[in-house]
Order: sequence, then structure tokens, then C-alpha cells
Amino acid sequence: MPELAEVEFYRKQWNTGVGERIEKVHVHAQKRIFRTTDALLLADHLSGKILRTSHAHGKQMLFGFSGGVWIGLHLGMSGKLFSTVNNYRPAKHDHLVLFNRNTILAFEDPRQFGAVRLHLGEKHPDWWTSLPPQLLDDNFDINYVREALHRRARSALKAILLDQRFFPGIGNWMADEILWRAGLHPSTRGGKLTDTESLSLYFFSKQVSRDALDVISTNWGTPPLHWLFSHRWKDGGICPKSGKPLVRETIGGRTTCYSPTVQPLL
DNA sequence: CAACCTGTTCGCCA
DNA sequence: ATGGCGAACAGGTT
Repeated sequence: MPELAEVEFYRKQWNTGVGERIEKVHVHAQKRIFRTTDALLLADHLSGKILRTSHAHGKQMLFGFSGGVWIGLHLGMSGKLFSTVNNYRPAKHDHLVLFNRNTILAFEDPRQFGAVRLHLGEKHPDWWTSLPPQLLDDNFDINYVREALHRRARSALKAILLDQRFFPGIGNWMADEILWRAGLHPSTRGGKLTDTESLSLYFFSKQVSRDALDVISTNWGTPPLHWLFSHRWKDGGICPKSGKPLVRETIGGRTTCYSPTVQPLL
């Protein structure tokens, strides 16, 4: 599930553990989320540490612990973070569970496309500090979007929006929502956009990010019916703008939903 | 049973 | 050399 706002929602689920000492660590060391990390080493470093900080950046998360221990998490396709009572018995897909005095913090991920990494040091890891600007940063401006469109001039807009090097946090549903609001066909090549259309892509990228965070990141509310989101997975879904049927096809390697009359191909 | 999935990376090919 | 595309990853859901 997780895109920008869902990642932020899950990040907060571990807030109950801030300031708490980790008394025990449970890992499924052989699982794929540990493919780039030694799970037992990670568990060893986390034991006895105190969770201090957490951040989300696009789909990436970073948790900072006492003693210069950092954990990077990516939720992949099916990852979730949650917190519950301390006598919880870890389930089949709870691959990383931190036990505090009264609560536990868990990372569950059935499909294991997510990832965990360990960093030791006083500063944030390099991979974190070198991430591209967040969509709601001032640095993510119209010139930045124009540059992205220029660099991927021959790619479909859908593929460009999904490129985490340029649009960190955008996933499948947000990309479709942005293009629909901007009135741009997902197959349009990046290099074809006029200045006005580039501005529209920029504007709605920020707007959809804000809207998604407003609705999802705190209480995981239901998105309103006037968003494409509410119609895009239903067979026979109707476009809330045109009243005509939505279309689904594979664009940029992903199932894409759009409204042909609202989003003409350039 | 088969198809599909809110993500990323790899190898192949142009 | 770059860049796009399909496959692969692994399990759940429809």
C-alpha cells in the first residue's frame, strides 16, 4: 500500500516507542527484508537502545536510536508498522519486532518487498542525506519539475512520476491522481509538455501530496468521492469530472487509470 | 484456479 | 552508454 502519506501514517505508529528502552528484539533473520543487512547484527545493536527520532522522506523512513544506531525502513508493497501491547506474540509476517517495557513496535511484511538497513554513526547515513527534495519542500519547484521532464523527455509521464529519483513518495495511485487533476494523458512524453502543462504537473503534484497527507497520514480517512482515487479500481468506474467511463491500461509498466476525455493524448 | 496487486531491481535489448 | 521494457521477487486477495 504505502506511498507518501501511508508511509507517514506508518511512521507515526512507532511514536509510542519514542523514549522507550528496547528490552528484546525479535527477527525473522532469513526473510528477504534483511537481504542487504545482517539481521542478527542489527538485533544485537538495537538491544538496550532507546528510540529517539523518526523521519519519513518519500517512501523511506529513518529511525534514530541512542548510541548512534540508525534503522532505515522501506515498506515495499505490503509492509506495515504497528504498535501494540507488550505480551503480543509475533505473527508469521512480523519480521522485526522491538519489545519495550509496555509496548512493542513491529514491522510486518507478507510479500517481503520491503527492506531494513542498519547504520552506525553519529550522523545520518549518506543514503539518507542524499535523497532528492521532498515534494512539499521549497526546493521542489517548477524548475525542478522542468528539469525532470527534460531529463526524461522520451518517457511517459506516468513513468516519470513513479521515478523516485525525481518524485520521491509518488506511487501508483498518486501518479494517476496527479495526471487526472492536471488533465494530462499518462502516455504523454515528458518532452512534449508546454510551460503551462509543466506548471500544472508541478502544481497538482504538490496538491495531491498535501491532500493525501491531510486525509491519510493522521487517521487514515477515506478519500473524498471527487478524487479519482475513489473510482479507479472499480470495474466500470465513472470519471467524477466527465461522467464517462474510466479506462485502465498498462502504462509505464503499471496498471494505470485515466479519463480519456479529461486527459487527451498530446 | 488464474489473475491481479499503492514497489523496486535486474538483465536484455534498442 | 542510456534508457525502456518485462520478469522476478512472495504471498494475499478476488
